[in-house]
Amino acid sequence: MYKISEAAKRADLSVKTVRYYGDIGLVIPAGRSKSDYRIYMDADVAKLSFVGRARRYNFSISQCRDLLDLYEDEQRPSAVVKKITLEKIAEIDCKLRELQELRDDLQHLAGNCCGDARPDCPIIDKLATGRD
Amino acid sequence: MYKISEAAKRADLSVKTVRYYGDIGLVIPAGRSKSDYRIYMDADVAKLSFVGRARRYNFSISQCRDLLDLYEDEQRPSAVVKKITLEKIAEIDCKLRELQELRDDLQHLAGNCCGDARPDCPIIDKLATGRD
DNA sequence: AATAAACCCTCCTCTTACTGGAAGGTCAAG
DNA sequence: CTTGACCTTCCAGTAAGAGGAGGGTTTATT
Repeated sequence: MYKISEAAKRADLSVKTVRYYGDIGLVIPAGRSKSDYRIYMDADVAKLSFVGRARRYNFSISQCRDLLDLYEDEQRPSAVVKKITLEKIAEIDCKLRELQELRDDLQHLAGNCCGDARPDCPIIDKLATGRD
Repeated sequence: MYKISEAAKRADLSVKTVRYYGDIGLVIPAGRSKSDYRIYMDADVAKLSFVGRARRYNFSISQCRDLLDLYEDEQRPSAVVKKITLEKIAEIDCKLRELQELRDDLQHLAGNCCGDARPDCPIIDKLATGRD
């Protein structure tokens, strides 16, 4: 039985975040003390850690909710979990391609800019006209 | 002299976005008609397009503000523009590395998950314990 | 001239996933 | 008995708009 700051520390989350997860019904504390303090049990801390890791893996809160349901369902088919994971990978791949393209474009622009005291700037020109 | 929807079309932005850019003082319309419609001149449309391109290059509104100042300053040293661009590239690189790492981790997990009807799931296990 | 469609306006709420802060209650130590 | 470290709720703000309500204007067509 932990109060919020101890639970947060064990789950490697901030107190604010833990409180927030309770508010949105993601990880609800097991109970309240007589002075209305949130009380977390080990199982709650485990869920908080679980969500923390999933968040670090870039899963959204909504996806964490799904994963948490699967985590709690002893009968879940692993296929469902795998599917969610593959979708997330595809999502990340998409973002990666997008960023890579941006990076290359910017790199190209920066490479053409002499970067000295003169006002002449191909980067600004590109932004202004859309043409190199 | 264009009304907002024409200006938005020419700048390839939504009307909402153009209005928003006015609200936050990024691109303020040249004036208002007698019936209080926003009036944009060609120079305003050029600025809107400029910002639109910069946004597509992943620059934040605040960075767009800086770039727009440079765009309007005929005396700007190209070095300043280049510096901002290189910083943005570094920022994107950082994001790329982060996403790549996530992707690889998820890929590894998915590869170890048989993805069938059995409840056995290394992905959930990893999220639950932090260990493979 | 009347009307309908297409614009335009302002203001309000919603989104994501929290973070920060104010005002106030609780608990253990000195 | 007070100090400090907790805890509580509630409110505001973040980025960059999107969506919509309610109401005025313009333009084209009848």
